[in-house]
Amino acid sequence: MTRAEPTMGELSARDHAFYGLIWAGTTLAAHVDRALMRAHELPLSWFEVMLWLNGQTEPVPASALGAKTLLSRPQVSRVVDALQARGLVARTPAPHDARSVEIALTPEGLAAFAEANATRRAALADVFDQRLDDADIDALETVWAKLKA
Amino acid sequence: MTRAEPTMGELSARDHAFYGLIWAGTTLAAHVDRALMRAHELPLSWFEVMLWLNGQTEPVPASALGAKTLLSRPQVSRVVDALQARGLVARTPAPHDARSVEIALTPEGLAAFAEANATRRAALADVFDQRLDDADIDALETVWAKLKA
DNA sequence: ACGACTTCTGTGCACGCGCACGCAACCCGA
DNA sequence: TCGGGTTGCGTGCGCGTGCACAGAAGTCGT
Repeated sequence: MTRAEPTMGELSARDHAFYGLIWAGTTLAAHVDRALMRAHELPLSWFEVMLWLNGQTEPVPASALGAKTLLSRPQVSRVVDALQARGLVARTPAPHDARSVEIALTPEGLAAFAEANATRRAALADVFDQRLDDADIDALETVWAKLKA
Repeated sequence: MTRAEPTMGELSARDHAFYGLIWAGTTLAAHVDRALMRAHELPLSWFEVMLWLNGQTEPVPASALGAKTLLSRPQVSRVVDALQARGLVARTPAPHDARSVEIALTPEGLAAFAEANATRRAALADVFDQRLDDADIDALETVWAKLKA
């Protein structure tokens, strides 16, 4: 029973947008992470690695995941360790570079990702579909594209 | 020198929006956090507490911060410890409830917040102003408002 | 007035994560 | 060929954070 209801002081529209982005991002991440954990004992960080591995036809060097993912390169190493321990990904030495390691989803990993992705879509639908229309989705995509540059 | 450039597999617009939100949120948070750390040795989590305290005229119970903030209640306790150690906030027992604690910015805390908020705005301008127009800002605000409900 | 249930706060514990570092392997100029 | 610089990967370490819990204090029914 909170007595006083704090509200942010007078802030500009840009300030609201900044805080809203961080709030929405972390809240969504937590929501999806819990859903994945409950359904498959699968942290969101593991899922993200599998997500990037999914679209690929050829194996991917670990450095590429470190660059594209939100995770740091060391963390990629540990996540791959865990996924490998569960047989979801395979580490293979790179053909012409003995220090590099190529990573690819195993068939089991591909199946696990398909299931996990389904639960992610479901968890996302709970929050997105009922509240955001196509215009909002488009706006989000364009904002993301502009920020990436 | 990454050889293979991984790209996400074919995903729907909603999937892109989901990933984009999380990416933008964490990236922005990291950017601002670094700026605050460099300039004032002030983590973003501390700043957020001060942000909520700023607009308030009356002291705020700790539970209210735990509810409104992205931090958990235990973490609020620790952050307030740190801020109190620097003399930026003051803990005072609540008038008619001995278990509750009311928190308020000290004059030093108010000044520190003003400076920190300025550097935040500057760090944000580096990323926002040059890339996003007013329509994008408005879109972000409406999306945030819809998701909060 | 007294006991059981709720509410508010702060702490032990474990986990995820990034930074700094070490090591192995490649590259390139002498 | 060989030595210095660079790149890629994995590990020790410390920090921030959330969960589960304990303790104090308020509330309400009897």
